Amino acid sequence: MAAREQETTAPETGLGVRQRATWQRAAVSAAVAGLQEFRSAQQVCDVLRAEGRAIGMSTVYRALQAMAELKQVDVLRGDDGEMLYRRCGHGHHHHLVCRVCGATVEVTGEAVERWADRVAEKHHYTDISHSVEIFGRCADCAGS
Amino acid sequence: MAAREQETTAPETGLGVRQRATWQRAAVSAAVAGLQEFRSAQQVCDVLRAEGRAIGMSTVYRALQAMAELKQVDVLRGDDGEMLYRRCGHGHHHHLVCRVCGATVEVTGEAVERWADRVAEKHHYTDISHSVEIFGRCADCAGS
DNA sequence: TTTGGTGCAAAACCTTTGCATTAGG
DNA sequence: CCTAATGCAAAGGTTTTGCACCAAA
Repeated sequence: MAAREQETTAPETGLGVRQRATWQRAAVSAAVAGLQEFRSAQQVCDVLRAEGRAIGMSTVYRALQAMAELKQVDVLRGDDGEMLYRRCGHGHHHHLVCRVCGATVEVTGEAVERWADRVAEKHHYTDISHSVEIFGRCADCAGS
Repeated sequence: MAAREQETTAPETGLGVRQRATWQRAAVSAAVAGLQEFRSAQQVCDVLRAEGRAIGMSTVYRALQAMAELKQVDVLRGDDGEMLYRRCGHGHHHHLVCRVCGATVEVTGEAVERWADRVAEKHHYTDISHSVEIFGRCADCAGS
């Protein structure tokens, strides 16, 4: 929760200057890059292990955390409270998630951002963040 | 997650027909009724115990769960994933929550509702619901 | 009496951390 | 070499569950 002491990040590589490149980080990064849906750390770990890459849970968690801090992945809290990760689009956005199959559309909403800021300001709240997710049933899952 | 086999609810009392009235449920209900902020099950439990009512955590959890199902309380997931409860306001609304002290303001946002509907429609998602919460630091907690 | 409720402790989960070991630079 | 990164296991925290006992109806 506390702000990192020093953000020594090299934007081009996405790696912190003092960070080392390991195959584990690359593997997690690759796994996430291919994601179309939000997946848990556990699932990411399972996928990698299924591919034969023996990797520890803690490493996966640490890698995902790092990527989240570098804004390379989106983090979402599922209904059951577990953290879900997905490759990140550019800029600030929200999600339209199919509650049946998990298919996700990234959406932006100027209007919402402004509304949130306005509401917060009106009530003298500072240091604002907001979570906006829309859940529904996508066209493919309409019939189920 | 599965739908209840039979919703045998008596609206006037808010108690299911086959549910028994215990002082524990009443206590939890009373505690929540007085809440202005979102509180965790743990906190609700602490309050009751401080009042001298020795009550078990599981009972508090079960009572809150039941109340949530009957829509007598709002349930929210904090940033850290823990469940937070608060008495329920009337009608559809969202929350502006202080992440330090939990002080909550209920807010409505026509703009957001319409935006969500529009976005969903555009991507052919149906059966829409959305979760919109704004977190920040309230005026009283601004300095911490 | 019947049967849902309670409460304890244990289990189930998810996530983080401590620490010895490995390996990137 | 130096030290960040790894991986295991253990700790932490929240929520759920099994089960014997209690009490509302």
